[in-house]
Formats: sequence, structure tokens, C-alpha cells
Amino acid sequence: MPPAPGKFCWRIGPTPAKLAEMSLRFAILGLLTAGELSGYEIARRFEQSVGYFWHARAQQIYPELARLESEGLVAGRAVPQVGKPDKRVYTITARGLAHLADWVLTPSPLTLTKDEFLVKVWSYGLVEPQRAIEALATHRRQQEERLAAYRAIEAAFEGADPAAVPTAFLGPYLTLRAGIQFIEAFLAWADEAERILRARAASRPAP
Amino acid sequence: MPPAPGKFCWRIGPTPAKLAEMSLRFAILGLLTAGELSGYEIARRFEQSVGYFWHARAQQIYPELARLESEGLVAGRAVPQVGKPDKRVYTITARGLAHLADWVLTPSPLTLTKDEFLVKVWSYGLVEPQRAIEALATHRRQQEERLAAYRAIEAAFEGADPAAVPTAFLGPYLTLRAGIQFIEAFLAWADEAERILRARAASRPAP
DNA sequence: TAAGTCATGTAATCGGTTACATGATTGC
DNA sequence: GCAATCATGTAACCGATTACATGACTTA
Repeated sequence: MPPAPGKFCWRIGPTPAKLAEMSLRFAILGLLTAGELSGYEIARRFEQSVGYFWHARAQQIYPELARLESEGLVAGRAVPQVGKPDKRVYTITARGLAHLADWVLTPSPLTLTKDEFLVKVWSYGLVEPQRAIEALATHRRQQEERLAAYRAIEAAFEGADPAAVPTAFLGPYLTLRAGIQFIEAFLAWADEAERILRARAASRPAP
Repeated sequence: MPPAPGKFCWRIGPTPAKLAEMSLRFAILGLLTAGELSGYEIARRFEQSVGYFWHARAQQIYPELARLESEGLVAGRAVPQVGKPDKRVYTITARGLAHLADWVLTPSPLTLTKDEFLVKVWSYGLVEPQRAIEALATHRRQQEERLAAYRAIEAAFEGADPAAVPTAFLGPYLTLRAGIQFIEAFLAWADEAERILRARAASRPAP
């Protein structure tokens, strides 16, 4: 017997909230608009530029691809290989494309950020300013490395008029620019924070 | 019988990766450095400014407080109330404070963002520029609202020399500034994106 | 011979959400 | 009478991670 319906809510199937939040399938569909990819290749993309705003491990991708195929949103095809394991590559179907285009225009709630580093910054008052400055510099270096990687990708678009980027590259270009601008904002904030921490280190030397 | 140890890894207890990632307990400890709070009050804080970089629902907070207390990192105290349900308030202990101060200086990996909105932007090439512009504007409005809320909080610090903020408010001030600067970066990006989309809408009118 | 890449998966677990329960008080 | 606020929890579920398994080929 199914669980008894709640006092104020009778439902059949998954909750609307869940249906509205399944970004993984759309991230995969989005990647497939650029062409045929295997699960393995999709996993690689999530480690690169796309990783700035979404990520998934291989173990999540393979079952999701199978689900998408069973729903007719993607079509799989086995590809025999020599010297490498055989693979299965997927193409987005017309239905998949329509499904994605619908979803793209639906409003998104503000992202619920979970930033471990900022949780630490929240308690910077507890530690010696000099130690905080060092921790900040460590994090800054990581962000600078990522910025350099994104700038290298951006160079591929260089010279082209941003307004005339081929349609297939419009989304990738816009999200890349978002990534670059957010990292630059972090660096500007880090400068400000360091100035404040230095002033405190000077006025209250380590005990 | 416990599961047989793997080929390359014998372990006892939770994995190191998990131990290094439990930010919720430290977010709670961080909130308690400002003074005694109940689980309910902590949940409220996660809905406000702290929510910019961490969040948790009440159902997660109550068990975590119990765990923190059993580990001696916080101390709970029952408070009888009239006209309201009784509550239990928690104070951070000396051990909890030391534990938090240690963690604050450990390096953090770059945050693995999951931004549903940017997943949509990735596929903006699929839709009419005019529809994309509208979707962008909707999201922009939400960000502007949040910015206004943060600016109101910032006003409380106004006039004070940022370098001379009381130590207890240093972390909160720095994270608030981070939130403000990230939203401003989003707005600057949204301007750029809108310009690009407008240029495309003009050159290729709706079919 | 050890580590790394290509390629796809299963099993156990965990962190977090949704739904629900309870119950007094205050405001519309 | 209905909804909202204050206050604390349990149970079921799900999305995601960790660990592990397999196996051929390449590079140091």
C-alpha cells in the first residue's frame, strides 16, 4: 500500500520542486547541442569551462544519459574502437532540443551558494590578521590560475565582434564572460580585504 | 562482518574528504561567536546575510547542534518562555572556539558552483534573442533586490573606517562586501550580455 | 613495473530536502 | 476562522559522492 497522502497535499509522482530543479539533464542536453559526445567526454567537459557553473561525476552522467535516451531526448549509438575500449556516443533529438529550448526561458531562483571559503572569512576576526592575509593569498592564487585558464579560452574568440559570435557559441561565450567577471570581482574584493587586514595587522601587532 | 577493505585503501572511520568538508558545523560555530542563539534563530540567520554563502534548513540545524553539544564544542541551556514555546539556546565553548579558529586558516578548494541560471545561458543560442533578453531581465531584477537588501545592511557600518571595524564584525563586514561585489559583477555582466543580445536581435529579427 | 588515459559501470553511504507532526500565541 | 510566527523535531527520500571493479593501451 502506498504511504497515506498528507493532510493538505495529495500527489502523484515526483514533487514539482524536484521537477523544476533537474539541471543535470539540461546541462547534458546543452553540451550535446554542440554535437555527438560520449559519457566520458561529457565528464571531461564538466571538468573544464562548463565546470564553472555546473559539474557532475561520471557515475552520475552514465545513468542520466540512459534515462534521457529512454525518454527519447537523446539517441545513443555504439562506436567500436581499436586500441581503446568501445564507446557509446549520444546525439540530442529534435524532442530533446525543444525540451531544452523551453526550459532555457523559465525563470531561475537565485543560486543558493555554498562557499566554504566565505564561511572561513566570516570568522577572520578570531585569528591574527597576518594569518588571515596568508590564507587569503592562498585562495587568491587558485582563483588567478583559473582566471588564466579562462582567459586562454577567451583568446579563441578574440578579434571577433562579440555581437557576431556564431549562434552555437553565443551561450558558451556569455558564460565564459560571466566566469571571468566573477573571478575578477573576487580579486578586487581580495585586494580590498587585504588592505583592511593589513591596516589591522599594523595597528595591532601579533601578541 | 564489515565490508572487506579495498585493494589500495584500508580505513577506519569516516573518509578524510568528508571530515574536511563539514562546513555546516563551522558556519553554526561562527554564528555562535556573536553570542547565544537557539536553533530557530540560527535558521533565521541563514535566511539573511549569512545565506549569501551558506544555508541550511531547521531540520539540519537541530541535529547538528545536538552533535556539537555531545562533542563539547557548544553548550546548550533550556530557556522557559511565556506566550511562546520554550527554547534551547547554545553558546560556543572554549574548545569550540579553538576548533573554529584552527579550521578558519585551512585552505579551501575552489567552490564548485552549481548555477542553474548559467546552465540556461549556455543554451541562449537556441532561443530568440528577444526572449533571452526578457529572461535575463527577470533574473536581473532578483539580483537587484538582493543587492538593495545588502546595501541596507552595509549602511549600518557606514561612516566607520573599514580598517577599524570592531573585531567581532570584521568577518561579517568582509563577507557582506564580497556579496555586494559579486552581485555588482553579475549586473555588469548582465549589461554586457544584454548589449550583445540586443545587437543580435537587431541584425536577425524574430522569424 | 608503475602510473596515467580511455571507457563504463555498481554499491554503499551521506548530506540535504520535502513532507509531516505538534501546539501555543498573535494578528487579519 | 485562517494564516503567520515561534519552536523543535521525525521519516522518507533523493541527488551526489566515495569507493570499488574491470580491462586494454600508452608513457615514464
